[in-house]
Amino acid sequence: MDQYSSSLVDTSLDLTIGVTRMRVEEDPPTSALVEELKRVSAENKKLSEMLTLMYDNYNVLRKQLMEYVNKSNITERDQISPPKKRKSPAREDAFSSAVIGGVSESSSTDQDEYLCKKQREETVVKEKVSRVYYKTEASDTTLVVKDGYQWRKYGQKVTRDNPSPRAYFKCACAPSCSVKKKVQRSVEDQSVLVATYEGEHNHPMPSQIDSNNGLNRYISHGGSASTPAAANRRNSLTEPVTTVDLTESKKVTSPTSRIDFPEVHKLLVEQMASSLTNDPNFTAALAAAVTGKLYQQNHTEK
DNA sequence: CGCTTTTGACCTGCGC
DNA sequence: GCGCAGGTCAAAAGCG
Repeated sequence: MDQYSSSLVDTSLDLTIGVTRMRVEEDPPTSALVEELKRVSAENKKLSEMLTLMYDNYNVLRKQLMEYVNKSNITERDQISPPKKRKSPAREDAFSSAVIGGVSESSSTDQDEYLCKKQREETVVKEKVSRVYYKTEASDTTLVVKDGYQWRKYGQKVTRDNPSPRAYFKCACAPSCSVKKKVQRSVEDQSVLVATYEGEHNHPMPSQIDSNNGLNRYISHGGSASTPAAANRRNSLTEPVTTVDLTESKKVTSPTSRIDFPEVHKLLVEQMASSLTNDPNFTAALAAAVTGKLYQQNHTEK
């Protein structure tokens, strides 16, 4: 596949050679030693296959991420927002219009006052809007999403385009936090909850343990697809939505507890560490996580 | 008893 | 200006 896959092969070869060299330098091998060698070789081969499999999955996910980033960059510049029945454009596309800097979009002097007002609103509203899909049990009728934050429900409404009620939540972790969340079941798949987050939390997550608690999670940003399947379908047309199904990783059976050779373990860790650190997206995510952790520690110490 | 959830009323913005 | 639909408020109900 690429450099990583080839290096994995090298890993297994190096280990085999190391063992063989031991065999040559020592006294005539006993049958136990030969058996040990066979066992180690077999295990080494097995580990190599596991590593290759893991890396294939990693590359698939990486490729999906790169495609998503590329599409987001393109659509943020070029996307013409589809006609929506309601809402002003400033609010409707606050995220992307903030990137564009909507001032130059209109040159009408008659509307200067109106536009200035809109722009002021825009800077206040300039909130990050993200959409997260949560796979739940079909029998689960609640609109509760365990995302690690505490939410206070302040309203529920049945909307026109979806028979399922939409629940409105405000962040209850901090009084100053104005993040809102809308949760509604997907029209096409009732087992999928669509959570729309508006704004960004100005406080650390109160519970990182409960996040992703037993839920299969789909992630997308800035789009308006209603289900992962619909997102993928629409994605090919107009919408910049990419879904990531993290349940796919469950197919990889790589119990690290079974890796009992320190060299292999070390090499595995080094391989994964180097490949991950070479990925700028991972580096950014790691930096964000570390920053958040430090921030949390500082607050608990006070 | 206090907190959370529910739910009908009200507000606001947009299209006609 | 009116009607519609989404969003918010706040009193009532529910719950531990």
